[in-house]
Amino acid sequence: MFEVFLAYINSKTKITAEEAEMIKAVSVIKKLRKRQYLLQEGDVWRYNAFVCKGFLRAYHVDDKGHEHIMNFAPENYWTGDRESLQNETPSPFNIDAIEETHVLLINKENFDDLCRKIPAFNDMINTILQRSFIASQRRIHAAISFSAEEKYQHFLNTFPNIVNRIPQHMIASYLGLSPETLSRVRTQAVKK
Amino acid sequence: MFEVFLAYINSKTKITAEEAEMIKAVSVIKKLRKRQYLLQEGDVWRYNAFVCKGFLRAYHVDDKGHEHIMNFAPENYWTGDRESLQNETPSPFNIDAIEETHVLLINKENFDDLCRKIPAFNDMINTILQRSFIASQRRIHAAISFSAEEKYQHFLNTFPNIVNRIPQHMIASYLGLSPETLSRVRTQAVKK
DNA sequence: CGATTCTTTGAAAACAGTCAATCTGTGTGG
DNA sequence: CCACACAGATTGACTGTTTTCAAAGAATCG
Repeated sequence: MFEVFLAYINSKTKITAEEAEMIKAVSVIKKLRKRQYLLQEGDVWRYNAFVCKGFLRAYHVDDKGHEHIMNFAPENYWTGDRESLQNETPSPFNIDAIEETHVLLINKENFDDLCRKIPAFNDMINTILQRSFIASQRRIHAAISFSAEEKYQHFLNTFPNIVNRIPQHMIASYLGLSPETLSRVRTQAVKK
Repeated sequence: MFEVFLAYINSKTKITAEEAEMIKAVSVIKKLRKRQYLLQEGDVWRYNAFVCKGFLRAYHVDDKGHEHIMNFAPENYWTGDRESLQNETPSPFNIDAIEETHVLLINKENFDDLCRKIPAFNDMINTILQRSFIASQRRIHAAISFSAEEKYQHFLNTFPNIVNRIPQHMIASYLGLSPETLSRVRTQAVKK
């Protein structure tokens, strides 16, 4: 499974075989069955996590027991809770597997070490952070500007490739809609 | 006005007098009157902008003419459109002054140069990016999870110091609510 | 003071959420 | 292999929230 991560890195930047070994030395593969947790609310998140295979979701459960999905993470995506990692505070989020999943974990100390010792790796991580930020800006825009139907259309355009791997009620949760509303939005859209 | 920026940098990291000079050499101060634009929709955004004094807002105007505020930027905040800056694409956003404002601008080439030549500056910028990302995650959470009233309360908690400098209809726009709804939410909250 | 911007209020309509029931497909254990 | 359980999707009726439109009050600024 490390090869998937290596291929990802090579698609973004160039590192030496030696550097690849350094990364491999601190990488841990964790396998998750469907519905298994990677992070549970209340725990401190201590890793950087790269999804090699499968599908994860990060979400919060509110007082009423409703789930609100913060992120989806299929292969070649990162997941975790940056705030908990940074401040070493208990996370309000859960992360679990939608499909059987293989994640690559690197703990904080080792990860920061890699960033310090491998400039190309550091640059790659910063570029990813930059991109993530831009993506989150787009999502904010959608969340405050769009109607239910527009949100769904925007989601389809943004993630055309993974839509069929996600149960609809989770898409609804990601968009801040009830599952029933999303269902109705879809049937109305078909009529047009 | 450069001193404000220098004080900001010194509060985050340590740089030499020489490095401070390098930064000063590429900094341009721009003064904006109330309602004056810093960026207009359709233009490419080419700077990093630090607010020394005053108050800016970044927003999008949709087909119906409704404004949706992406960000507020008072003193010691950054503003701009990262996506436009990164990809050199026309920005869908406008940025204008809510109050008379002094912004410090550094164009992309010079800024990247500073990041390369001054490691402490580069680290500072990455830390800020990290923080911005965390803040945007929180905002996404609020946008998809909260009711109108909760959104307003959350806003008050997050920005207690600047609330009274922003017209209410702009807060509504930032939260994805109509001005009328926010007005009603407020009067109801007073009753409790 | 007059003009403009901002906020509030009211009534109606549109929109989205809730609850409950039904329908569908999938997979598991007997 | 079938029956059953279970997760997911849909539908209907209802409730509640939010928007829209229009108008009237504040507040601010030149």
